[in-house]
Amino acid sequence: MEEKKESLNFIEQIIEEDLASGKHNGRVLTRFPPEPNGYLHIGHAKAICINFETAKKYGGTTNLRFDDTNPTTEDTEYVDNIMKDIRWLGFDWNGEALYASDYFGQLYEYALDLIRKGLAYVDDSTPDEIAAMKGTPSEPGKSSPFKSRSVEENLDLFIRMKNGEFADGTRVLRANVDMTSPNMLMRDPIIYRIKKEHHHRTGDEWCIYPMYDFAHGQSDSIEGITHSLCSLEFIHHRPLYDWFIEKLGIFPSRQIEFARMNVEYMITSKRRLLKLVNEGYVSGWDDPRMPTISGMRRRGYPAAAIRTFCDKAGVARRENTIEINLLEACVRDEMNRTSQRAMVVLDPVKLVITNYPEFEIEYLEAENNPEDPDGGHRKIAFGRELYIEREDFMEDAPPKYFRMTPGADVRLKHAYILRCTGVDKGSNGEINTVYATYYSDSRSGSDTSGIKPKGTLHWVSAQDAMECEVRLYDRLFTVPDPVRDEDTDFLSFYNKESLRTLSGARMESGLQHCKPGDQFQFLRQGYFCADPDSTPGHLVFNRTVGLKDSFAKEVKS
RNA sequence: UGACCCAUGGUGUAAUUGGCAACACAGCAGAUUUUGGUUCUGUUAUUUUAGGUUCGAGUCCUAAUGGGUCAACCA
Repeated sequence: MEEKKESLNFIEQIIEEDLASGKHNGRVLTRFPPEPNGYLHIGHAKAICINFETAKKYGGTTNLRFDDTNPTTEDTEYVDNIMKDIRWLGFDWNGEALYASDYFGQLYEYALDLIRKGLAYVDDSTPDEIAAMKGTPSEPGKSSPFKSRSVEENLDLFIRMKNGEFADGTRVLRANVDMTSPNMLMRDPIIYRIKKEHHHRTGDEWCIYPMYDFAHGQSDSIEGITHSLCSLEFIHHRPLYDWFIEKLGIFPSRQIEFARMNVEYMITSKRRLLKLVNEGYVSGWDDPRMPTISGMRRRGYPAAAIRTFCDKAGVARRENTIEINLLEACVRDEMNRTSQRAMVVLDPVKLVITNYPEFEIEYLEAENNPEDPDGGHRKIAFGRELYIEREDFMEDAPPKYFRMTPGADVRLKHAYILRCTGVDKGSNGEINTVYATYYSDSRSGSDTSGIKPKGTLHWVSAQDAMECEVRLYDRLFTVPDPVRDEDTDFLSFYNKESLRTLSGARMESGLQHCKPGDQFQFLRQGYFCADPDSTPGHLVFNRTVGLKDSFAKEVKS
């Protein structure tokens, strides 16, 4: 094998340097730390891939840790969905899922330690006062009058905070760092607050809860996380992250920040996604148009395609917006290899083959997947009356139209070559029936006709085919970046045609036994998957993504 | 009027760490094709600017410009 010069992303470079220097004895442990207060989306998928795949590459593992330090917003309901989504994406964490709340006791001890070292104090100021004393990014803050309390008084007050002697919001514990720091986060950040609320795991055991900065890094440290990979927005937290580790003298996890991934036509703001759901722009968090993992799953995006997409998007530290067509290319590439072919006519028009025996039915052999030699074959019914796609007939066709048009030859996939002989139109000009004759010696597999038509159409037997519902999904927004302008409501870019429902589609009858989640390529149409809304008598298919269509492109120009 | 991060084809990411700027997707042109799909071939297009160090700079230094981030008892 040729020696391949594999290029490393900057995180891998750091890890390889650590490996080379013998840091942590070559151990690599990462973590994925979701807050259980919402659904995972494409941005999380990226973070999941980076954390799990990076660790795996270096023989390490990844912890799943729920960052559940705010009882007001968090709930067990989200925990289960998050675990389901991560597993579906194809990743498995180290042992049981972990929780920051498991460390509340230890975190409390750390706080006591800081107080004893004179590095934390109880502040009785109101939230407004604390905010006012914080200063601004360009002006230094001012010290709280409570900053100089004695260790004994701080200890006493903090223990009483913990014992529930004070009302919510009346006191906080702050780290004693530097009110003049240009980094706002170093200006004596609040590390504990009083919240007499029920926690989804610890119940009513605690009435004080640590803030993110006093929970995340310490949790990393407790678990022995070697590389704590997070997005760029936490970069200003790193000095604090390191400060706590140093002052507490605990295991030195290292925080490394990467740029989060943005994708055209997708938004990831929890607030905005919630608005789409609550105001009925989509059917729910798993609407196939949503950028949530559950939405993409229902849409039919294969997990492997999402993983490939995240890999191909790369990892760096600059702002980025990935083109949606990269995602679609990954989805097509995966589904082309894996999905069974089927013939479904989305917008049917009747076709009668006038020289074909009236009551005859032939069963023709069709390959299930030309990309898969072991994919096998199936039989499909053929007869005198068929349905073809309405847009596959044109009475007055331009020269490069290779489909059904009077006087022209065209191949029916897996079947015969036809010559279009005429058309029957209603009074309004609508096409009712297309007429053709067939060449009996042109049957697929035993074609001796010598005719080479330019076009091949998909079709279904009028007698054998069954009705189904097809949902055509398109981008949720009319512009690639609907949130670029703060002054314009992103909903003004909502794509009203992002869902088109077709109720009269006709599918080859073999499809009737498919189960929700089954994926197909509908010949010449695109990739589809059976939706959970399907019932035995009424199948519903979602269009995952269309086929590349160079004809449509040509027509447009 | 502060601090921090970032700047390479249309998009994204590389460049063996100072030595001929490449890969993927997109685009364009062609070949193949019983899916206007797939596959294959070819092709267009790239280092923000100005200085400096150096035999040599995408890479190092300085500045400018542009973009991003930071003032929740959220994470």
